Amino acid sequence: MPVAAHLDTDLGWALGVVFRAYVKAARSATDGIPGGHRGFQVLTAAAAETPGPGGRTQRAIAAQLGIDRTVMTYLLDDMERANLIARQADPADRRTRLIVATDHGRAVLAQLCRRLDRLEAHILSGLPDADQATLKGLLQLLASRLNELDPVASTCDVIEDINSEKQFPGTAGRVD
Amino acid sequence: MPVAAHLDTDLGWALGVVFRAYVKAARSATDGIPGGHRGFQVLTAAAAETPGPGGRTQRAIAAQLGIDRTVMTYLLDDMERANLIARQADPADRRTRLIVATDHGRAVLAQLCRRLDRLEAHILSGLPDADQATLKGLLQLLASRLNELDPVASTCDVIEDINSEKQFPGTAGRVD
DNA sequence: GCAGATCGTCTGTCGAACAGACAGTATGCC
DNA sequence: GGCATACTGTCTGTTCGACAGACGATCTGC
Repeated sequence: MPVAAHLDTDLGWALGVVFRAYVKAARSATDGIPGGHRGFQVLTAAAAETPGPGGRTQRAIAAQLGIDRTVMTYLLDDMERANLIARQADPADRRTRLIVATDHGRAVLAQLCRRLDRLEAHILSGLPDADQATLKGLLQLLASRLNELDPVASTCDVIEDINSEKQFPGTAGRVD
Repeated sequence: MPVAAHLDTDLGWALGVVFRAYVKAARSATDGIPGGHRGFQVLTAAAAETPGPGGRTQRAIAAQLGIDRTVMTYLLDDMERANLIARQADPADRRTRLIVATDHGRAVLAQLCRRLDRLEAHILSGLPDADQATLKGLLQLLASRLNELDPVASTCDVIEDINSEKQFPGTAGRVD
C-alpha cells in the first residue's frame, strides 16, 4: 500500500510550515499593534472602502477573519484603547456595533501595509518570481472559495463519508 | 498611496483561511488520535523510511513539525500510551530518545493517510484540477525552503531593515 | 404584545506556545 | 583524567487563543 508516508507530500505539513513562518515574521512587524497580525487584519477590514460580506459589524469581521466572537470582544477593546478603531452604534440595528478605523488607525495601517508587503516578499523569496505570483493568486482564490461556503458545513459530508470506514485496525496490542 | 487595503490581497489572510479550514476538517478525520492532526504528523515522521534531517530524535521531529519541545513531551506521552509510537534509547547518545512507530501505529497511519488524502482533495476542490497540483507543489516547495533555513534567523535581517522606518505616524490622539 | 432568534459580552475550560529551571549526558579544553 | 560548557528531555508556570455556555439587550415574525 503505497500511501504517502512522507511529510513532504502532506498538504497539512506544508500549510503549517508556511503559515507559522508568516505568523512568526509578522509578529515582529506588527510589534506594538494590539493583537499582532490579527489586529492588522481587523484594521484592514475596518478601513476597507467596500465593506466585506455582512457589512462592518463585529460579527461579520470576525467571521471573515476566522476570529472567535469572544476573542473579538477583547481584541477590539485593546484596539479601541489604542485609538485605532471605534465602535459606532448602528442606527438600523442597535444590537450591532459598526467597526470603523480612526484617522490614526488609517495612518498606522498604511505603515503596516508597506512593512507587511516587504515581509510577504521575503517569505516568498524562496520561489522564482513567476511562481510567487502563481502561489499567491491560487491561495487567495482558494481562500475566497473556502470563505464563501461555510467550511464547517461543507466538510460535514466528507466526514460522514469517511467515518463509514472509520474503524481503526484492531486495537490489538492496546496497552490501556 | 495605493497600498493594498483589501484583505483579498493579503497573503496572511489567505494562508490563515486555508490553514484553519484544513485544521478544522482534519480534526474530525483524526478523531481518536492523540494530538489530532499533529499526532498524525508525528506518526508520519516516526514511520518514515528515510528519517528527516537530524534523525528521528524527539528534538529533530519537533523542529521539523514546528512543535515546541515541551509540548512534544506530553504529546508523545499520549501517543506512547495509545501504543502508536515507542521511545527507544539511542545507543550513540543516551540523552536522546529515538521515536519509532509501532506496528499498530503503522496500521493506523495507513488508515489515516487514506482519509486525509480524501480530505485534502476536498479542501482543494474549489480549484480546477491543474491548479490543485500547482498549488500543492508550490506550497511544498516553499515549505521545504522555509524549513531548511531557520525561519527565525532568515527574517531577522528584514525585521531590522523594516524597523529603521519603524516610527508609527504621530501618537497624536493617543488616549492612553 | 409575545415567543423566538440574533448580537455582543462575560465566565470558565482546555490546548498549545513560550520562558525558565532542572537532571542526565556528551563534548571540548586544559 | 578533570573540568567547564552545551545539549536533550522533562517539569513548572504564565499567557494567549479557541470553544462552549449563559446572559441582557434588541430585532423579527406571528
